[in-house]
Formats: sequence, C-alpha cells, structure tokens
Amino acid sequence: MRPFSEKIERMSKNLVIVESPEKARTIEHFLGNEYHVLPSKGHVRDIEGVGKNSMGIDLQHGYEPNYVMEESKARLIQTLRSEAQKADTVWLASDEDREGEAIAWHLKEVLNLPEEKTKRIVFHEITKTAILNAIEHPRDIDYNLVNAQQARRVMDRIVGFELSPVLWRKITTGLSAGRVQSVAVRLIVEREREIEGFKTSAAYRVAADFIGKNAQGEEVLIKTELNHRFATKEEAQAFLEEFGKMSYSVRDVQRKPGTKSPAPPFTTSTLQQEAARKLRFPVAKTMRVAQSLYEAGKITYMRTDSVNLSSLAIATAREEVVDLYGTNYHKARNFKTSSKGAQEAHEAIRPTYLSHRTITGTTDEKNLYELIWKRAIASQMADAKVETTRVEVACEGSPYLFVASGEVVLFDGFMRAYVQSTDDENVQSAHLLPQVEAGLQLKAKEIVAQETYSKAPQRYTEASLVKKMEELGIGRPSTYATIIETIQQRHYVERGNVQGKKQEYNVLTLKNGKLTDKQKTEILGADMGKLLPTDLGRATNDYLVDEFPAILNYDFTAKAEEDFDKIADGKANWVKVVDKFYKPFHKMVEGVNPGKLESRLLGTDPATGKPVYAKIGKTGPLIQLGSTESDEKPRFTSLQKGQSIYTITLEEALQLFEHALPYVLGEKDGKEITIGKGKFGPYVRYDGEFVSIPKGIDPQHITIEEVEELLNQKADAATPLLEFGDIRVMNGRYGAYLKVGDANYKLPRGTKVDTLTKEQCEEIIKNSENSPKKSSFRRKK
DNA sequence: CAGTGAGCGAGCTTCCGCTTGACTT
Repeated sequence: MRPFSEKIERMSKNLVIVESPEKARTIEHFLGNEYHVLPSKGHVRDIEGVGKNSMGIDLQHGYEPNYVMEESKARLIQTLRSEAQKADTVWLASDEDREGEAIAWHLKEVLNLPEEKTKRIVFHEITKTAILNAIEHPRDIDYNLVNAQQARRVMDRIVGFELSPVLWRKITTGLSAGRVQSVAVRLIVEREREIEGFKTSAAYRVAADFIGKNAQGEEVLIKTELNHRFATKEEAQAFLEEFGKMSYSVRDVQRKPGTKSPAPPFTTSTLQQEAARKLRFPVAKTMRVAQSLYEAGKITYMRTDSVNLSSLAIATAREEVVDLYGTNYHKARNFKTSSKGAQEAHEAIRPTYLSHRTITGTTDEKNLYELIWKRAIASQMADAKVETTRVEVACEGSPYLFVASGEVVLFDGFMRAYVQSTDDENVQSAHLLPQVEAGLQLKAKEIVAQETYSKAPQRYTEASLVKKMEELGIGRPSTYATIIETIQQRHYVERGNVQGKKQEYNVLTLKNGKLTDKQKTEILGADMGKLLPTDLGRATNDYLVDEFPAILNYDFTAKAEEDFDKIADGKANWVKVVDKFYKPFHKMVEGVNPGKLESRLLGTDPATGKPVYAKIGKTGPLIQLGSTESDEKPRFTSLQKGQSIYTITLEEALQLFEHALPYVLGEKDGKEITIGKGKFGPYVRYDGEFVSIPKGIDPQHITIEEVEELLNQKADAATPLLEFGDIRVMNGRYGAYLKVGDANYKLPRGTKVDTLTKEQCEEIIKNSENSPKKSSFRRKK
C-alpha cells in the first residue's frame, strides 16, 4: 500500500479514473490533494464466454450482452469501489473515443455510481491547464457512443464465435476466425498466389557512359540509360552494333527546383514500420520497448493513430531545432490524420521532453528513442530544397534517347535530422550530374545491354502487413501486434525464408569498338523473414472466402464502421444495425455443409490399388493412403519441410510412406530397432529402451551406425559417475546431478565432481529439501 | 527446465479492443 494513503483518504473528495497508471501518476501530480487519481487499466468488463463455450449474448432478445467483470481486475475494481464510495465526486476521465466512452459507462455500472456524483470529462493534452479546463466542463456519458461500441463488440463476438466452430468441424479443432484476423490471413494468402502466378518477363536494358569536354573545359562523365528496352537479344545486339557507328550530343538539359517535406511524427503503425526497417525489430519487440520507454516517462503513449502534436511539444521542438540547426531550419507544422477509422484519442508518439536528445537505458531503448526523437524533431523542420536535373543524349539516326537524371540538394532542411526509409527495392538514390549544356558533342565510353527480369510482387513483412491493415481500416493500434501474433500461433502463416532460383542472364558489352557476349547467373525471388501462408492458412482462407465472402471482403470493416458512426451520431439504433447483420449471417452459418473439407486425390497407389489423398489433418497437413470408408484402416504420414498438399505429386507422396514413422530399421543382436515419433519428437526403440533422436539427424534416414552410437551414449549416461549407497551421481544433459531413488537434486554451482564425498552429497540433499524445488508459478500459454 | 515416451478419443478450443498483470530468493 502507499505510505501516504492515509493522508489522501482523509483529504481527497474527488476520485478521477483514467485508463493508464502512467497517466494517473502525472495527473495526480497536477491536481493536488483534493483529487485522488486511479487507473482502470483498460476495460473492466467484457462479454461473458471465454472458456465457457457460450456466446454471452441473448440473440433472441435484443442482443443483450451478458457483461462480466474481468477476473484479473477483481482487486483493482474492489479498490475503485471503496475509493468511489469515499469520494464526493467521481470523474470518469477515460479516453475520448468509442472504447473510452464505453469504459466510462462500464465503470459507472460496475462501481454503482449514482448519477449526481458522477461526471464525465475528457482532455486532449496531459497538461495542468488542459485538465483544469476539462474539470470545469464536465458532461454526461454519451450513450450513442457507448452503443456504437456495443455494436462493434457484439458483432465481433458473433463473427468470431459462430465462424470458429464451423472451422473446428470442417478443418480441425482450435482454429479461429474473425473480422480482422481472417482478412489479414487473406492478404498474405493472396499475395503468395500472385507471386506463384507471376510470369517473369525478360527485356534488355541498355545503359551507356558518355564522356566529353564541357564549356568550362572540364572532362565530364555522364551515366545514362536508354528510354527503350529491347525484347530480344537480336534487337539489342543490332542496336549495339549500330551504336558504334553513331554520333552523340546532348540534346536537352532540364533543371527543375523541387521541395521535400518531412513525414509526420510517429503513430503506432509508422513506428512499427520504421523500427522494422531501420532497427530490424519485429512488431512485438517495438511495442515492448516502447512500453518501457512510456513507463519510464520518456515518450508519450505508444498506441495511437494520431499525428497530432500538442502546442507545448511544437513550442519545445522549435527551441530544439533553432538551437541545434538555426532559425532557417525551423518550420512549425500541424499534421492531419488521414488514416481510415482513426479515433485520435491521443497525441502522436513523441519524446515527453524534446529537449532530451538522448536517454539512458538498454541499447534497444536508446535506439528506439533516438528514432522517435529524430522523427518528431524533423516533423518541425523546414522543407528540403532540391534541384533535379535531366540530361538527354540523342544519337544520330536513332529514335531513342539516352537519359541521365540527377538530384542536387540545395538545402537539406529536415533531412539533416531524419530521412524516412522505404520498403520499395526499386527506388534508387539519384546522384549528382556534371555541368553540361545542350549541343555538347559526346563520345561513348561503354555501352551495356543487360537482360533483366521483371520482379514479382513483394511478400509482406509483419510491419508492411500492419501498414496494409491500417490502410484498409482493420485492426487498431492496440491490436496490430496481437493480431500478427495470433495468425502465427494458429499456424495460418509463418515467418520464413524463401530460397530463390538461379536465373541465367545475358550481358552484351560494347567497348573500344569490341562487342562481347557474356552469360551470368543471379538468384531471383529469394526472401528473408517474410510472412508465408501455410497449407492450413490457405485451406482455411479458401474455405472462408468461399462460404463467407461478405465477412472476408476487404471492405467489410469499413462498411461496418459507417454504421457504427451512424449509431454514434444518434442516427441509427444499435440493435437494428446488429440485427440487420446477424439475420443473413446466421443463415449462412446454418447453411454450411456438414462434414470435413474435401481432400485432394493424388491418384492410386500402384502397389495396393488404394487411393492417395493430401489433406489437412488434426495436427497439420498429411498424406492418407487408403479410404476411411474401406474396412482397412488408412495409413497416414506427415509432409516434409517445404512440401505442400497443394503441389505434392503422387510419387513424392508414396515415397513418404517408405520410411513413415514408426518403422523397423533393422536388427541388432536379434532384436528389432524401431524408429518412431512420440510426444517429445523422434526416438529409437531397442530392447525396451527409448532414446531420443537429436535434431541434426533425420529420423527417416537414420543409419544403424548412428543408432548404435546413440545407444552407447545412453548406456554411458545410465552408468553412475559415483555411487554412495542410495545416492548416485549421474551424468545428465545439463551436467552432473544427484539421484536418490526417483528424486533428482541439482549440484550447487562450481561443485567439483571428481572429489565429491558422501558427506557433501548428503549435505546438498538436506539443503535442497529445505527449499521447494519447483516454483509453483507457471507462465500461462 | 528435468532425465520422459509406445497414438485411444473425450472434451476442449474461438472474437476484437482497452490496458498491464507479478505467489519471491
């Protein structure tokens, strides 16, 4: 308990409830003794149903949700209740958005707050004036907004809890579907199919280096590219041969001034993208590090879709920019949030104190902070001024032009602090061009025609998927990271690498009047750490898209949001909105065919005449030999890494059965050696003994020699190093340990095994019995 | 951490958004 709680209890007549503990601490500091500020830590109630196999909604009677307290918040709610009783006035100061309004209402219900002592307030900045101002202008709870939230919540529950059981029956148990996650999976599946269906095409790109002497008498080199690509080698070669005989001159020089503006300060989504690109952070890591920065008071709230900066932040940024770079580098800016469905309850993500240019903390914290600081500072800086130059070189007798483009930064402006990166691999940084004028005669130094292949669309990374989701308006800043975790936990998608394919390409070079022709190879289509759909993800997605196209539609959320907005504006009734959705949706759920998803028939096994299927089983993709309808039980085997039920051939599938686990490898001393797969992975069984097969060895291709080696190792491990009556010193995977009957005891760090005595062992056992061996605390999965 | 284990089948699973949990030596 707080040491000064007694004092507060006596003096505070006001209880203010905000959402986060950090906010509570800051605000209490502003408000003084008359006010006690406590956090609700988010929602305090939710629709009943978790782990109870129940919808928690009365579908027959106005979709009335059955709200229950969040169990983990029982103590918190108890505290809030007693503090609320003592207070004269309770100020509900949750965020000013749909969820925040609902939190305020739930608090009022849960804490049994009477109308006359309850006030709803909102503030947009955490400053003393903003908060005092809010307290002077309280309002009532906006029930239209609360109902909009209820509609959202009820609809998500219905979609999730009616679709998921369909998948359990149709595909396998434990699967899930939802308004957000299923669309996220769809994006990944469809992108992969685009890539698979992508037909690469080759064309010859021509680049030439020219030299000449400019008006100032300087030797100049101009690197250009032809504004035409040749479809065939013959055409490219013909052009190069002609090229040797042509004369060239600068046809035109265009200079254009331009400006570049800084990006707005970070939102959750843009922070995740930049941290992924510049720091290689996965989305969850970015959020974890940001959370610790927030809790240390170093940055503002990290779950936001707003690009807005407080007036105080804009003023401090000005001081910093002027101090660091000078007045001409400063420009005050207000950014407007454009993303779909933005709720703007918070500020953009920025340093709490922009004057703190660096911080103490872990390397990750320092790096992320630096990124946030630079981006916020740059957003309050002047435009960069650039000059782009385009030089066109004409070749006599050819309709094509050689073009060079360059860019010169005249004034770096915001770029001095921060430049945003990009996912696009095709963007090349422009370079500086030499000073030349039209009419200048040039000589060709070298010309290269290179066969280039068009590139397939890019796979999603975690961060680029978040970006796409934000564009579609699905998911919220508080859920991006968890959604990405969920679709991986369900094994719909996985982060993985794709090996590229070797591709031969042709390079024609003309230099000093000599034409050479070379064949080279490159790797095309390789990818690292991208999101890839699994067979399960594809099967689930295809099924859902087929049966529930309305829900899987990319516009579904955006359309629903329009309805929620109408409810919030008092122009629609939430029950009617939900009903209009539910009636046809539920009909579709009821109309689903019973029975499992159809499996892919690969053909017939020539040896047995039985059919061979590829399908999704209980624990993933598998091959089935024989029909489930026949009397004989079918045989099953799982696929090897890299194989897919969608592409595997009959031959490949049959091969898997040759060494399908379990199988008999051979004999040793007249006893069978069996290779199998158990709870803990592959094992060898011999003479009633089990030995695990280590990761490096493929159980389907293990040799007798390898098995003997493993058995010997096991025998060594079973022989005690030392023996003192009942007490034996054993050699285990994690070093030596003590064994008495079935009980094991850890040796203290640094124990010398060779010189261990019986007395020492007894001492160790005695000591470890005083303290419990295992902690009762287990992390939940 | 914990020194295991041989594949039945009953009963379980699930949504999206808010927010941070903490039973320790």
